Amino acid sequence: MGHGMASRTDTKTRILDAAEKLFAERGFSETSLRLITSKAEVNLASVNYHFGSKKELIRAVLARYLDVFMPSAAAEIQRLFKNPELANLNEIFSSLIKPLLELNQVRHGGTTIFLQLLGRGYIESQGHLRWFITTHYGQYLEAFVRAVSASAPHIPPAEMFWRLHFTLGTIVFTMASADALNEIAAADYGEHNDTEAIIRKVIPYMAAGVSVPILAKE
Amino acid sequence: MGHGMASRTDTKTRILDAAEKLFAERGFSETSLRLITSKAEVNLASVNYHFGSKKELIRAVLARYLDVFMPSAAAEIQRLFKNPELANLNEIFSSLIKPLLELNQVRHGGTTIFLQLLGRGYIESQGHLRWFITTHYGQYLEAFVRAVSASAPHIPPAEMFWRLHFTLGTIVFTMASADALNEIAAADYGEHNDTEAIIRKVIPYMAAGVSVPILAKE
DNA sequence: GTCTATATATAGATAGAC
DNA sequence: GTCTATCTATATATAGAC
Repeated sequence: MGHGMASRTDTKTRILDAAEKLFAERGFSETSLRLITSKAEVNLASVNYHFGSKKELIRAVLARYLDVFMPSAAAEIQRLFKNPELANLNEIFSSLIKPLLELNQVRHGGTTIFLQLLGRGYIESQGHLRWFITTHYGQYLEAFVRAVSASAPHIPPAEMFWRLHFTLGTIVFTMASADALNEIAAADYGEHNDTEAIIRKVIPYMAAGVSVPILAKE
Repeated sequence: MGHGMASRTDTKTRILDAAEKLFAERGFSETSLRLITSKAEVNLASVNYHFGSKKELIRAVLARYLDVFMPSAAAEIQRLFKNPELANLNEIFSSLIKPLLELNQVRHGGTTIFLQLLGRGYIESQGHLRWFITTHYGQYLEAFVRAVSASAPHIPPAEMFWRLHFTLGTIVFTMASADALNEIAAADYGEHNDTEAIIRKVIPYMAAGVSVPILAKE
């Protein structure tokens, strides 16, 4: 940006890198600016200089992932629907695997961090992150909902609304607990799953749940 | 308790009643003792006198529900398996509806509060509530896992471990977001769902996901 | 058991020198 | 842009009178 030094990462980037890791692990309110700046090895005041407030830092952290993931996911969905035969739900959900795993190339552990941040954002913040996501990325979300609805036409829109939030809860909670669950699975069953393996386990579960026929009233 | 007055609820109970509501709505760390004691109309210092610390208050709030719910749920499961024919997954999950809704008789809105607290407990606290629950109520959890496994014998134990945690995530995230989701559903679809309606929506989703056959590797 | 007053810690944010 | 020092608010927790 006009200076000749590149021996150390940008302060702004250092803050984002440290913040996203801590936010994903501990949650937003449990992570202080002091902890972030000490991990990032930058001055406390620099957060306010670069981002204005903690709230805006949180949004910046999320935006850095959403700006990569959303267009990539939308492209995959679109590519899937170029094909004349209707995609099934497993295929639609599976088409998100590539965009999700690409986040691991953007940053180490990016996939897990992103999904954890998403979960924290929906649960922890009293609506302001939900608002931020739906207003800034609403077009992508709508396209995804349309694709899912088209491949499960027997589910009415209101029911689909609930089921898609069920899937959000499923994936987000799973990733938030992934480390703990992996430890237990290794100890009890000798299994060693990476993020991709867990995602591939959860997709059939979600696809089956979303498309299950609605029961007649008893 | 040796005094003749009963014109007003026990201070300890007033604290628990106010705390559980605020914890469920806002989360643990977003709820200060000052807010709790002012809603409960008791003195700030009384929390420490009666519970020792905020952390112990949180456990007391959860225990008051778990002590009612867990034995009741276990009895329902046992009753279901007295019947010779094998129960299906929908029946097993549905057998939890009665114990859950009974919590509404214990306290107004008890079912929602309990499920929200459970969700907050698993997501927000860094493992110490998870530990509290599994060590104090582990026998009930194991009985439930055995019942589910028996009715889905085509799912190996390691896979069932993952799927039951998927269901935990599904229900827990849904309830933690229930108020926000209900608002959206009301605005967008004119739906007004109470807690029971949401529970009845989520059960087929979870049952389908848990029992879906494992796909052959592609 | 309940109160006031306060100790103690930590949070986010900012002013102003460099 | 980065630093030190500090403001202001709020948190949990406790000491000690009643």
